[in-house]
Amino acid sequence: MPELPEVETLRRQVEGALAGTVWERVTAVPASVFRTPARDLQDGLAGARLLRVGRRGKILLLAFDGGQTLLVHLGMSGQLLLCPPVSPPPRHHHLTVGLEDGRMLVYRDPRRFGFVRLARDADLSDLRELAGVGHDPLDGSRSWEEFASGFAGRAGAVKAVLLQQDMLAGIGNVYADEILHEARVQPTRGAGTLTPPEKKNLFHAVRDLLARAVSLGGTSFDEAFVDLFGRPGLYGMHLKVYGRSGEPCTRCHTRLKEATVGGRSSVFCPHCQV
DNA sequence: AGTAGGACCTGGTGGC
DNA sequence: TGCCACCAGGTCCTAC
Repeated sequence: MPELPEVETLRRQVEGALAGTVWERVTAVPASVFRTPARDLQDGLAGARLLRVGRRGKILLLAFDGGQTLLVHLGMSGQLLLCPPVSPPPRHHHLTVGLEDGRMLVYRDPRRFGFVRLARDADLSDLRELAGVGHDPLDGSRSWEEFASGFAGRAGAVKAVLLQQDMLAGIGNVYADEILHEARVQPTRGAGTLTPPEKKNLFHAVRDLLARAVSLGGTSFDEAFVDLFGRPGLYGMHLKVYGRSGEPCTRCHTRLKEATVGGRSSVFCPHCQV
């Protein structure tokens, strides 16, 4: 569930709150989320200083001195939490980091769809986790024509294409539905059938909607996401279709429908999305 | 080649 | 009240 806006919210917070801090007392509870053995995580991170925090799609990149980078993917239930000193670690914690000032950084992921990997900077370009990450929608250097060319030859539903991380990185099920509603395109439409004006609308909807969601700290649905300080994102109250099947469309008041597209539940307006 | 669908995992929910 | 089947999601893997 954490998608680009939620991960970007965390990136800014982690960098703002923790850049320059030394990670002491690193404890890794062995779990399937670790793609680096727990012992190697502990040995590699203990005493390291966090320099900066980047993002590729939904993956956080925590760069440390000593030439190492920690990759963190939140899957659908992952959280990074900054806890006060001497508080007990929350349930389902996998990685806990004692900081210099006594606070504790916790990575937890109840459903374990996320992953954590520690890599040498020199090896980053070879990692399979990063190989399939495409263009970042918030990077303004791309024209709508370049965006549109990515749809050429794609035979699947337009929503399935939006979810493919190798083309456009960071969009998940929630924002895909919201973007398609804003662009007035049905999720089941074949990607190759979109007209140039529709692709232009979609391009702007992707950028505008994700930027708005970032500015509100992302979306917290069923409390699946909270930020570094345990607070929910505020974009949830602006959702137009996700989680609203059967309710009236905010634009034309037609009852919203639900369908399965690309194996994912999808909500859309059968009237004003064509 | 490109697409579709299942597996992974577990908390929450709805039905009996 | 208690139990169980089922659903949600992102990504990887396998099957067409």
